[in-house]
Amino acid sequence: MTDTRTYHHGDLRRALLAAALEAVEEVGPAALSLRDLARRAGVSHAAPAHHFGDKAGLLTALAAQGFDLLTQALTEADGDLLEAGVAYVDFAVTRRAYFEVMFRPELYRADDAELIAARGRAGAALRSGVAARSTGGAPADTDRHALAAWSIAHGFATLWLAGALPDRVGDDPREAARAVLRRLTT
Amino acid sequence: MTDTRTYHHGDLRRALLAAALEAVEEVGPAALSLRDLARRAGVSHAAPAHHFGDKAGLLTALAAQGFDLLTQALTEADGDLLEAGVAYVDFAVTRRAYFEVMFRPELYRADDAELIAARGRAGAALRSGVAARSTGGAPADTDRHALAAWSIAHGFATLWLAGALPDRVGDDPREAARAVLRRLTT
DNA sequence: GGGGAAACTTGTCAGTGGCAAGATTGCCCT
DNA sequence: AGGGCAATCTTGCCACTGACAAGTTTCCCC
Repeated sequence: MTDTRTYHHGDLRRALLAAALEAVEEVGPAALSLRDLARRAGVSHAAPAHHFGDKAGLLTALAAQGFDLLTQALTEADGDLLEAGVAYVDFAVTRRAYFEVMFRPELYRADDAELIAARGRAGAALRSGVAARSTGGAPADTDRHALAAWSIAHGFATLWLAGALPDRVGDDPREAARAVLRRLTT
Repeated sequence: MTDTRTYHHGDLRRALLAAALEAVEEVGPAALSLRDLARRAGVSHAAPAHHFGDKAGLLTALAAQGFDLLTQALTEADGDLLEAGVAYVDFAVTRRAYFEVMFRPELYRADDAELIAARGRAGAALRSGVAARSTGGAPADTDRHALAAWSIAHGFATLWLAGALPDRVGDDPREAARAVLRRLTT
């Protein structure tokens, strides 16, 4: 990478997060090993603790970053509820490592301020997508509709990642998601 | 329990599965420790290996048992799609340990024959609930509807378990699920 | 350039999964 | 009845992990 042999590495925090992303995709978030990350980054086994405290700290940072990336993906599909749902599923599949950590709060510090803020932003982006579409109706109705939309997108994404869906849904998550999500939005 | 001091314990396999259920509810499926289960059952640390081979083997047995229990819960609500969805969410919440293992295939042997059979039975129960309701339409349409129903129920259950839902949904999962699922079924 | 703080290393400890080898017990067969 | 066999369970071990403590190197700012 930057290849500069600064012997403080210079960019360890970022390197560890990048290594963590790879590792999570390979073995899942639970089997992640700090020592393995250290090896991947070429530092000693105790180096990660300096930047993240412990494993939960590292996953907290990863989850927060993930929520911000999700916010970005959702806002890009703004105005179209169906496309927002597709974007949600697409995010889960293409950035699987982030997604798998984000919704496993027992692995990180769910009370971390930065994480809560990032999660809040993602929630707002999600709700704004629904509100933009539901022209009329009581706010409580919009809420329930948002919950239903979130549930169906999240459920489809989760089942897809778990490999629980039958083969006949195909191998294009976006297309398959669209067919399912249409059931709710129309 | 049976209290008989048979010095082959007599019922270790069942005792270990019961201990595993408790442990999973306390610390989650990933943090489960075979040695801890052995301690809970009052046997040596290597005893579990004899019945399940390794950790994945134990979780495979647990997942298979879980799919059968889910099948049972779904068939009890047969004929009513909405109630089947509510039963699905209820199962996830009240038998959380089973549910959390079942949909984390990286933790067990997804190619185990008994497990595949049990999962197949659950899938059939799920689809029959949808087929019973959709009076007309092409089979592919029924399939897609089943997928949508499964997704919304699974998504709601997963979000509930992850503690990701806002407080305002209340603390009764059945009632909250009904309000959300109605969005799809009507 | 000197001093202090941050970044990183080395060393250690308890806990875990898995394997191998041995001990104990139930069970079947003659 | 009892001999032997297989299943069950134990003890002992090794490699690995997360976390902590103490030491070393490097950077940065005055």
